[in-house]
Amino acid sequence: MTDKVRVRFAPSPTGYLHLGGARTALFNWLFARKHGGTYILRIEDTDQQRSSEEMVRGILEGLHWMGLDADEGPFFQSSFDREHRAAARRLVEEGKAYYDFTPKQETDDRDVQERIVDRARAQAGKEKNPYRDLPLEEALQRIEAGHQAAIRLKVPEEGVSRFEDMVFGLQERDYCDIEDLVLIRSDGSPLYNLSVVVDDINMNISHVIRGQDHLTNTHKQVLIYKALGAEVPKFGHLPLIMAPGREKLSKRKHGEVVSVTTYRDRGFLPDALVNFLALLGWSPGADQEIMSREELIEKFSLEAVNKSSAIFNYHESDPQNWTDPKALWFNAEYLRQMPIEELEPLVAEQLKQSGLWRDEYAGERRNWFRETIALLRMRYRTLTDFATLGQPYFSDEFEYDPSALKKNLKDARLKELIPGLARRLEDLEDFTHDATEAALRAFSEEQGVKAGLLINGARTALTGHAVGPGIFDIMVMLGRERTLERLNRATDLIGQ
RNA sequence: GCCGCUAUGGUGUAAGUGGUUAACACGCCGCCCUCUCAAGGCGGAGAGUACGGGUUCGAGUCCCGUUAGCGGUACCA
Repeated sequence: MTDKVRVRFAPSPTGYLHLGGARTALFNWLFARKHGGTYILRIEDTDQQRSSEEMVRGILEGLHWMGLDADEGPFFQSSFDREHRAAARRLVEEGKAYYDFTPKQETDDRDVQERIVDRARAQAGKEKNPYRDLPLEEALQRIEAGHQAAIRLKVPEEGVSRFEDMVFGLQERDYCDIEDLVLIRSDGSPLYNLSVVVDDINMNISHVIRGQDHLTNTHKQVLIYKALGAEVPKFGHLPLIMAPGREKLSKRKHGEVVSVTTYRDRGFLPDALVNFLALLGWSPGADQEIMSREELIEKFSLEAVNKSSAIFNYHESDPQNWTDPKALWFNAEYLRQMPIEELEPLVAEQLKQSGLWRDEYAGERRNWFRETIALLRMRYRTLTDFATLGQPYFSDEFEYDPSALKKNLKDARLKELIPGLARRLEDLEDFTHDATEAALRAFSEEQGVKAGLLINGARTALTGHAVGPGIFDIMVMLGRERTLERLNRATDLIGQ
């Protein structure tokens, strides 16, 4: 018995780490940090059929990327198999559980839900299990004789189960609504409810923070704790995260948009995702939304977690908003506000991945590299934008956006004006923001055209885009040589 | 079917123990800035708090019912 906070995140490796799991991990982590406790990772791999090592790796990777590495673990539930069986055996010996010789029901191919409903209807009269009161000696004889039996917990026949949930408050459930649950299958393998409880006891878990999908089954687990004579931990259940339309957010149906690794691969900053996730189902109660980890830790409390499920609002049909717009906003905000020195290596990594990196960006052109990042980040939302939208700034090879050409380089006058502008720029003494601006404006005045015609034309000629940073910033950034080269190169594109 | 949980604008959330025209953020629209796009500034539309009953001088806030969604109900986790 300790006062020390010990929490755990216990994913089952039957799929990748999804946003719901990530948030559960995050809340456990925040709670542990807040109370100076320990955050443990336990992989619940008892379903050997559906679990895979690859999934374990994915989960570990995702958690690491989010900065949620465990203080202890990862432990693997399957390695505690002996403890689980021993616990069940003890309960049988103490008369708190019993052998059930009822033959295992054939698993038919009907939908699980259907089967459950049918079974419930059939049991409406609910006689109690005939083996519940079979004397232990007799049961053991049968086992000896080679009969197979599952082990079920004896649930009290009357009364109500109660526990105080830190999020949902007082929970009550009649014992008569809980059937004697199976602890050990007739093949000897332990079942989930038993395994978690035994593990949580052995790991000295003080607070169980997990998804709301476990809320009603918690009564069963409390029963197991008590039967085992262990102290019951505190529980805090988290509202579920739903897909638009209030349907369950599932890996199967919603695909990669719910996978944490997708966010890493598509250029999210871990802190931004963490900040977004923290506010899904929790609020510090004030207006502040952008919060560092330290602030999150300081302000976090389970009691402030709300009870209704949150909708993760992504739009499948809109590639611009492939995930929740607010998540993208958070990311853009972090991109803009973070210290440039921290952003620099991340952008470098992006460029390396897409073959745009040059060693000089870390050497003689380091200042240039930083300034360029500073210029671009104001209008980007993800790290990957630096390698896609940013290509013209880091490489001489880039594509001209057809609609940009049409919009900014269709005026035939530009055929003369752009090369003319190039000549003016060539003659400049200093190739600075102000000097290039003065030159361009003087030139446009002389030619009797609006500066905007030259400016927008130049932007498309220089970057292939219709939108982007201020034109004189672009020129200075590219430098005189490349500016002239690109302006001249673009003349062929004018007209059409 | 049975048991349980939840219900504030499109989305995420606020609104200590019931007390003024329900607040903030994202998104959307408009204006300003301006060479475009962002960023920034300003403004706007959008909920009368799922619905119906109560209790109360007064309810988003308490009670009951209904509905909907979700969860559980399995020798799944």
